[in-house]
Amino acid sequence: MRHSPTLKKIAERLSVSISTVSRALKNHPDISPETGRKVKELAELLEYDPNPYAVNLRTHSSKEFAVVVPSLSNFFYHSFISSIEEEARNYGYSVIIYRSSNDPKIEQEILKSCRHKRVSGIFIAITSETNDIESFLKMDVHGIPVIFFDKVPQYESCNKICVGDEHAAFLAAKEIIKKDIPNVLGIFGDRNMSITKARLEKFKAVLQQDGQSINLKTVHARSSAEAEQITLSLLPEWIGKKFAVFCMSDEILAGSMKAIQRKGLSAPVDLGVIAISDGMIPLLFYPEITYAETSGSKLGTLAFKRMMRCIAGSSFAQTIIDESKLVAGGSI
Amino acid sequence: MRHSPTLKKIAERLSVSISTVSRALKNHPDISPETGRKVKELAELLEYDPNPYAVNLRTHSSKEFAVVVPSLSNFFYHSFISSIEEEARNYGYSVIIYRSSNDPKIEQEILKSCRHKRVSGIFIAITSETNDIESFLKMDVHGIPVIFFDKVPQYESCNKICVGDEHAAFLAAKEIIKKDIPNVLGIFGDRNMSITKARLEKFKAVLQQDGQSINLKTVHARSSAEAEQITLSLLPEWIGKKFAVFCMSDEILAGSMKAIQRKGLSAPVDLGVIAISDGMIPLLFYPEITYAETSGSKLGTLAFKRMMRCIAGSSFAQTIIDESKLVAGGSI
DNA sequence: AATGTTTCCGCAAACGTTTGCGGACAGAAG
DNA sequence: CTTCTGTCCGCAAACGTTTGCGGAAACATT
Repeated sequence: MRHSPTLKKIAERLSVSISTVSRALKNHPDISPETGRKVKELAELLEYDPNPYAVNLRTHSSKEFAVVVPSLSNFFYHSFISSIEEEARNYGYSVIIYRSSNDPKIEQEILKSCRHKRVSGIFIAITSETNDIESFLKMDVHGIPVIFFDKVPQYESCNKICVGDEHAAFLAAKEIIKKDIPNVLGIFGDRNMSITKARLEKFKAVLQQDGQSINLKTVHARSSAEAEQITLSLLPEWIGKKFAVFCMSDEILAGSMKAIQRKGLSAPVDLGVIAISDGMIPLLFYPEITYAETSGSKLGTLAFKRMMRCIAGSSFAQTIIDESKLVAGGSI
Repeated sequence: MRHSPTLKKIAERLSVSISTVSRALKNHPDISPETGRKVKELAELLEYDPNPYAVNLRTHSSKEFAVVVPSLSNFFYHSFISSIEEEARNYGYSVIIYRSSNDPKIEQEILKSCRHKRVSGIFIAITSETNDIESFLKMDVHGIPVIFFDKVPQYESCNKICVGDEHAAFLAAKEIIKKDIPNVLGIFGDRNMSITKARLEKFKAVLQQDGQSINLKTVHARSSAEAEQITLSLLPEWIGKKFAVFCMSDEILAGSMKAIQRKGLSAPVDLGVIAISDGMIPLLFYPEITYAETSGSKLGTLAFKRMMRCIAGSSFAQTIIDESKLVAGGSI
């Protein structure tokens, strides 16, 4: 159980005071170049690194961000986290990742832990059952900025970074119109989710406005399995017609694709397939599925910029919405 | 920027000393029941929580574990982390997740950060390019136990928890023999990875021993895309024969399935498909792919148990290998 | 009454940093 | 020779805990 080098040890070996060492290490103007050099050399040699606990105790600032997500098995969050990490590294911050398991109670515990640790900031995708927005707002009182992303609360006066649900739905609908497909089966998620509403409404609106003659049927599924069942039961009535299936999310897409394979159909000849996706699942099939991308990494850089603003003192809340882009596979 | 309650504040309001409060809060026998009650009541009221930085500075112990993985977009790691978290919670530990991005340099930085934070223990799946095992062993000097899992170093004298590569390969091979399939295309990963060697050798051995008449061809792919290419180029010569494709991992499976779909083939009629997998990808297809499961959650509980032993003082290194189980889809 | 034993509590040091303040010394200006 | 302005550095307090030690009071024993 060896001991890490401390300011004290360096000071003793150099016969200077602790404060001198401390200052030398951060290039304080009070320190002569000569002393500065010597200190930094020894520190390098000894592999000195400040004890973060002591620093925090003293300064009340931990150079670390927390990212809180409901689940890790999600390509979108993964790419979001990646970009946050990369940016953070450049600014000398580290990031720790928390997983709420979509449980508001665990989410609260994590929040408490963040408070005690005095993290410099929190990026959070809230639980689908989170309704106590109160505790998040309280973080501000403690001087900890909170940036919501992806799954954000309804409450207006907070910082939110969201994917452009409307825009993604718009792109998908436009693509369908462009391909001149007369019949569309739209499979959406849980009716209660705001994300579902946004995507559904826009999708419907575009199709009705720009493609008047298009026949659209929409259904809702709350899970991958349910999406599979629904698709399976609906598919027979469409076979033979020229039609496309639109899947609102990766989860839905996974289920629907299973049904489509099961029926022995294959895109783009028997039907068209198009989705809104984070970009992982569509690549697993041949042809790859055409999708409107909700980019986690782009959202990440946007969120990070906003965070840095908050830390710099900008207190006014803002909602940023990221645009989507269409990635053409060969499925439609 | 409000202030958290401290021992001092409680002490002042109760006109006792700080030490009395500290001891009362942890039921020290020196404290009278009367005083203890009062202190605990006020602490509850004020929502007191010890400042973890001060505690650590004093005691040199943080009740938190670190889990380090190359990537988060991996169902196996995901389930591993879940089970570690669940166990940890029961013991009053929290866990922080680090992501090395499969970069040994970042891995080193993470390790350093863990050292400074004096985490109570580290669970790590090393980078595929990690060869400097030295720094991991040094953690022991600092009193931080390290448990390797999944991707483990060759070095013997350390704690390793691995999936049963041999056993999984064995199960897959046995299944092929049982189904009486005469021709097998085995697609494996990078030749240099120990995991590849273990799976390849066992797979080959079982097939040769128990299924003498089986014709086995093995190839190697270093990525999903490469697996797709190889499969694509090889498939024509097998069509018509009764054969099966064995994929060593999820990554390979993803690539191969794309090629198979591209050729318009479908399991189990045109060919058989079987894999070693963490259980996510196989469920995306219809029929679901039959696979030998490498269970992250089981590995997690095993790793955690080992960790608790280490913390309790057991210093002797041990390698634990988890057995696999066959999950039948309908692909073979 | 003197001594021993409990019970309960406070003092103070320590963990490793940061930082305001003041002091020693040098050279410059008068 | 005094005074002044820098330059460079050290003292000491503070952050919030934990814990060994010692001490006061109360009570029990000779």
